[in-house]
Amino acid sequence: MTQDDSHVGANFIRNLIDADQKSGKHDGRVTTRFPPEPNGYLHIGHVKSICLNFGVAEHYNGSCNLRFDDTNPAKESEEYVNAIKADVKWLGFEWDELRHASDYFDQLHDFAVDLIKQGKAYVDSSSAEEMRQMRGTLTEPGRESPYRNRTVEQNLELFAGMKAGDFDDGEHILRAKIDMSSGNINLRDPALYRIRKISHVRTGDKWNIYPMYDFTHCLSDAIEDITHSLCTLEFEDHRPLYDWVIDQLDTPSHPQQIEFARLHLEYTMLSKRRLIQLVNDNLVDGWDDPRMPTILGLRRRGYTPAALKDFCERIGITKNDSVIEMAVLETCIRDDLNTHAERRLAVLDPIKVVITSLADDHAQELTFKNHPQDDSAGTRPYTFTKEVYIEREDFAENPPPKYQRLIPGGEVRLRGCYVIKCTEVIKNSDGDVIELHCTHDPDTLGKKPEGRKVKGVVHWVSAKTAVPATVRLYDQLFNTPNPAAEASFEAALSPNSVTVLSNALVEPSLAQAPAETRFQFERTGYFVADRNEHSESNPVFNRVVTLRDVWAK
RNA sequence: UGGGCCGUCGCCAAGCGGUUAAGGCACCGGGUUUUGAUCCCGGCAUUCGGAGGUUCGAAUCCUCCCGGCCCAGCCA
Repeated sequence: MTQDDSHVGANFIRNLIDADQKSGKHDGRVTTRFPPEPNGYLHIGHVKSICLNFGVAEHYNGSCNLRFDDTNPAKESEEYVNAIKADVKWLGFEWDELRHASDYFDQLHDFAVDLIKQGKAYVDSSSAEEMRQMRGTLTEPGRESPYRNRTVEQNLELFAGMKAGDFDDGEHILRAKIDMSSGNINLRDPALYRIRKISHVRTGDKWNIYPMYDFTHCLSDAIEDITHSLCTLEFEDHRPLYDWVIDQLDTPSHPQQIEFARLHLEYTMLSKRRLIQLVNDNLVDGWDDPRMPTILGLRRRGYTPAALKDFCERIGITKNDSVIEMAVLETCIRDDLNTHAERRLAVLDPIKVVITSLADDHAQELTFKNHPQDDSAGTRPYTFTKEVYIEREDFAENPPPKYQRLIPGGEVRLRGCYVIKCTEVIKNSDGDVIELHCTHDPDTLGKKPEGRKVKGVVHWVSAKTAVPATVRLYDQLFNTPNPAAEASFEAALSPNSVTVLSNALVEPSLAQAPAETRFQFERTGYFVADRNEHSESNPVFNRVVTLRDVWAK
């Protein structure tokens, strides 16, 4: 491919920036920021925003800051700050500068005083309830507060009192003086500063007042010289306010706010509130539960940064309120792991097979390729012995139509080994199959059998060398494409979102693998050694995703 | 019924007045294969929410209509 690939990853925002570049706006500089509020863990919706912001900066050789929007000390904590930093790093992005909205509290305060002096902000002493009453409705204009025409001096004095801690929470509030009859409710004298007598993670007890988002975000962007402030669609209505604030004040720059659609993914839930509920109500095992759509959960599930970035690339950036099918995400991780994960053999639900044609002490060293298409992945030794285990579902006494596996009297190939024939089915007193007796065809190692076709291939482990392991199979957390639309989201929880197999048998190299190593267990799916629980003495694997399975359909 | 935004294949998404309306996912064939995987090859919108209009020419411009999303926190 020698062609121009500047169009890949193109979207309406990039088109817009291209136009800016052409017109020389910002002198061609591009600076973005990813601005999470540290009040929860990041999820795949944030990944979209992270990839966009860092991706755009990278594309134009610009920079991207990580900025914590920490203006509400009641909800924020250091725990979240650290988790967010770790998540962004894990995704492979490096921020240009690490900032906090709280870094600007002094400047923000001065800007507020400036606004008051200009007669464009006033202290309102109405209660929250009164303010709500006077705000009007979607179809009726609001009414002006009786405090709206306080003098500059009164406002300055009151605001200073708020700052000094002379008043209690809710007694006064600083509001912008814009237009109580605006069709855009955000312009009906929005709150700028509220009294909150609680300490802040970073500024401690210095402040008794904290700035609101609408006042903070635009000014923080301006202070950091952000060129393109990318945010989600629900802030479209706030853009006139974003511009208003900056227009009234003497700021270093006037960034452009551009909105794009949030991510919606089928069979999951990306609302922070709901996610917190899942954790708090113990409906999942914490923020890093492999079923969670959090970055931590996806990571523990076995997703890779590359797959998540590929996903963001594939879904695009638009203003369409779209819903992505899970298949897209799954395809991304399969693609990545198909090319990068080594193959291994693991029997999840074992049934014993005795090769009666072999000597009791038979131990034959075979060599298996670690990757069928990539020789650089090397090989590993594999031992064939008289007793092996195969998957219980790879044997059927009464096979369904087109079944290609082992049946009584039938033949199947042991992966990388010989073709075996089932000669006897051993059952217990309940009639359950507990063991199979087979003979092997010594002429089929690395060769097709003569005079007949054996289509089935099954994976196996040697009874002598296999290691017991715990394997967890995951499925969608919810049983409906749009759980958020359900009356009770607990009712939408799938009862079978996790299956723990504690009798699995895996090849020895798997137990020795470091945590977070990903493999393809041939024929069963992609798995990852659990980040928290896996060890050589207690191997634990999570299924990332199944293999594509045409037959299952 | 106020304000803002969105509607191109089952799901995403290019397209920006002249293209046979990209591409991906999904799906449906067929080939290779010691993973029912991978890989390969082929199929998959005479039509762009609808109706009018402008134009030699419209998914792209205009008008009206229909459908969907967001906004009434001293949250972000």
